[in-house]
Amino acid sequence: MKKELPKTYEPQEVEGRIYAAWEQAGCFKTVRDPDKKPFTIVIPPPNVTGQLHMGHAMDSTLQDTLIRFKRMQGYAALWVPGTDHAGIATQIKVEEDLRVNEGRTRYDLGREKFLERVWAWKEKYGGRIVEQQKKLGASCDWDRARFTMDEGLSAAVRHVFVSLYNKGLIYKGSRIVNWCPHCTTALSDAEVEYKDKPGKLWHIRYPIVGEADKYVIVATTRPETMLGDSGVAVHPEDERYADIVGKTCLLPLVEREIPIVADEYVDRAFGTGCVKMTPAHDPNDFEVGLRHSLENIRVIEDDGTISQGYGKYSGLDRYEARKAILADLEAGGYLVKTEDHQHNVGTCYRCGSDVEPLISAQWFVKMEPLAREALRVVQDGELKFVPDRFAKIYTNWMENVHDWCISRQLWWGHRIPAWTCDDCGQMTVAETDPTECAHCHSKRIRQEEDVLDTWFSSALWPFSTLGWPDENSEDLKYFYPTNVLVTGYDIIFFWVARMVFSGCEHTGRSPFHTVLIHGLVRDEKGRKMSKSLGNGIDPLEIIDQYGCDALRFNLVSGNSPGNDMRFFTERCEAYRNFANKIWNASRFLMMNLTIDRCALPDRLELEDKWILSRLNRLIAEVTENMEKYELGVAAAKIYDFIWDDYCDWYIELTKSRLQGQDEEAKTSAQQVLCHVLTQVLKLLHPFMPFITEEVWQALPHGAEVGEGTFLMLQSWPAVDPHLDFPEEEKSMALIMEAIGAVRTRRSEMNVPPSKKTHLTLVTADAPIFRQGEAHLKRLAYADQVTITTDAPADQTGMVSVVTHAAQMLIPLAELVDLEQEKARLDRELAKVQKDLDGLKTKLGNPNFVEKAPANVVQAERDRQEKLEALLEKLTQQRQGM
RNA sequence: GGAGGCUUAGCUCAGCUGGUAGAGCGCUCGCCUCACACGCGAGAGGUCACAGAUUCGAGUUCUGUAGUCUCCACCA
Repeated sequence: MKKELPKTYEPQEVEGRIYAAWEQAGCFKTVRDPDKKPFTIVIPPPNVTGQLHMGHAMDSTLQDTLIRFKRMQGYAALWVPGTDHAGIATQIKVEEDLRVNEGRTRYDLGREKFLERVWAWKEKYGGRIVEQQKKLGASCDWDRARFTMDEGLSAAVRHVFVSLYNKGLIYKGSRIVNWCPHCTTALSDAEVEYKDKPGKLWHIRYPIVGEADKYVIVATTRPETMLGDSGVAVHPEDERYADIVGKTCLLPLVEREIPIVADEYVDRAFGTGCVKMTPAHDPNDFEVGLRHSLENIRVIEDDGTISQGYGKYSGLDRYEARKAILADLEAGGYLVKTEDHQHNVGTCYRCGSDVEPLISAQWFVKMEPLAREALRVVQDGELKFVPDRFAKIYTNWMENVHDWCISRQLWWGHRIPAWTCDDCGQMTVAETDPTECAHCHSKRIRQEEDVLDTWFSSALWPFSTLGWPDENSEDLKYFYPTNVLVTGYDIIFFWVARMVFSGCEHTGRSPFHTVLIHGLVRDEKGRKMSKSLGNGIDPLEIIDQYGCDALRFNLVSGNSPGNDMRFFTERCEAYRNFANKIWNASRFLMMNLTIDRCALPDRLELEDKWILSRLNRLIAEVTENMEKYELGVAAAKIYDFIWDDYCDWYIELTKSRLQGQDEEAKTSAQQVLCHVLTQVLKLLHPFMPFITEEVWQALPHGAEVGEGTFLMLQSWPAVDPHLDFPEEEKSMALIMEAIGAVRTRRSEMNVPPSKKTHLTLVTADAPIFRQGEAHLKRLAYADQVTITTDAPADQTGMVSVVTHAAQMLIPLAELVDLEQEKARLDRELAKVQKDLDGLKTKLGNPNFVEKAPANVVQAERDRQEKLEALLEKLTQQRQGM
């Protein structure tokens, strides 16, 4: 049974082998089992051609940790993987590739050829991210991997579109939308990022018609839009302008007569109190325009250039046109004043270009009816956010949501299933491609050119991946609704909110009951990791260097739900060391192992009961933390137990038995060591799947575990009520305290461990300390231990160390400076006295004794007793000097 | 303008339902002790941003202040 293992754990050698073994054995397959409860997580599908970054690594690690935990708990734990077609992002990449390598645009190829290119691109890069997820140890059921443009998922999209259209919840209309001139597509509100940019506020004079030398001055940040002005607005109660309301003014350069209207939208205090109205290029102006029947004059084209019909400005880019117009206004004497002005500009979340609001015919989802149910499920507690505060953010958004613009002027995506009839002009919307108009049966029908917003399909992800809309899908019946959704707070609006109202609307239920929100992974300076900054840390490189387990542990520990974390590579080093620690602990066990079955012995020693009792508590606490999604807390507890309790103490405590002559004691030590390690490996497995599996495979198991099985399929440890030993824990604490006191004293005197001394221990609890005699000998560096209830009369040549339960004498007095020793004792006495005084005051307070819980009061009394005992011993010692 | 987070040891952060402040890294001292120097033992270092309130008792609850970050809305 003895095995030779390398001194240092080599994750690079282990991880690939273990993952392959899991895969080969079918460990990732999740089957519907009527005897089990399902537990389902759907992965936030990464962009199909994307690369794994640290954000994915954290997201995936959290999900994998949960799913492994639940799997071990006996659930049919399903983690559905997959990828998103990522409309704009992917199309931009392929277009860029086309431009760089062939100098062509998508229009050169045409829609059909271009889409062939995108599919080819997807085939080429689509598998990359899946392979990278496997490197993270992800235990997804890969056979169920889905892609948002799969046949089934596309059918779900069509079904939803038709259903919402028929309910009147999808409509097409000319509205002012956010337009990206670079991507040449409409964007939803969520896709616009507002950024503060320095700008100018230009004051421009508009002459009033028919009144020589009279004029209004308007203030604008966007002078180029004046070409599309169709009015000027003032506040109805603004006395300065009361006389000109109803008159018209002459738009400079364009020479168009436009009305002056009064509208409450205008803020009298801002600028001059006069606002130029450009309904076709400003959402607020659009609203005012509706109220006053102002003309919508579109002057900026889809590509951001000025429309035809505006002379020399036509064809110019909007910012070039701005310069030209300002120059002409100045020359014409219309420009009154230029001020600096901090301006909040909407930008495209994909390419960063300034968004151009413009009127355009687009498709929308009517949100108000859908939002109602999405709000209710949160209010009624059917959907919970962890942490709770994100429910407010969600609710606030949902309450103020505008209609969702779902059409995109792209080619890559789900094409809108709507056909316009050339004859009757009516719309046919259908799940299967129609051959004729549903209204007049004309064959002359044309499909919409636009595709749907990427998020339209991801909104269906939790149920479309499980077979919906086929209501008879067994997977759907068994695994839906899913349990937890794990994602970053940055896509609550894009994705989570839309999944919720979609789930409610189409399946009648919230698609999950819990949303676990995590933060962003930032660099060590707290900056967002990004390509443009070049500060991204590649998770794969970290895995190569420190191992996947170390990376995973770094990502889940030391951070709490919803909060951003900074990524420090050094912490991976720390957790690599932790993996190595586990490796060496088990290596130690292997080297000492003579048993071939792991079961607890009948007779347990004091230290055995101590570690088993502590293990019991660890199991209880970790399980509770995991259930409450406190993964970081759970991880820290396991780390502390393994390193401090198991390695630093328990292994050391068993050494005298392992190396002794008593065969029974030797065997029982092995059994307990093995049992505890096995249990704790299970607790750690969800966090560090590879090393735990590797070590577990090498350990002997109980009879119930057959060959060819895996740790990842073992059951989660349960608390064993027979293994609670509070008395033994207390006894061990006394012994450990004594050991610590001796060590501290020796360390202060610079006595090396190699110098063994005779240790005399004086105590009223001699029976307890006798049980720990071997431990005292080994760990307090004694060559001989004498335990007695009576202090020796002659203590010359002795250094005395006291704890509240014992006095220890070590013959090292020659190393001690008596005066220093006195001073040290005085300091210690003062400290103990102070603590005791504080405690006496507290216990002397009748309010405390009466109102505090009994156990708290008792704990303080115990503490007082201990301190008094300690004080007495210290005082005696001081007096003897 | 509105909402929220953060402010705890030199650095980065944990700290659940209130009951004597913790980790990792860093630092100091001593050790290559037969699992591990990716290690062992010992230690230094916090009036838990500030001011009030509740309580027998507050890092932990409430109110306010300051600094900082983020999200939402958006005034041309």
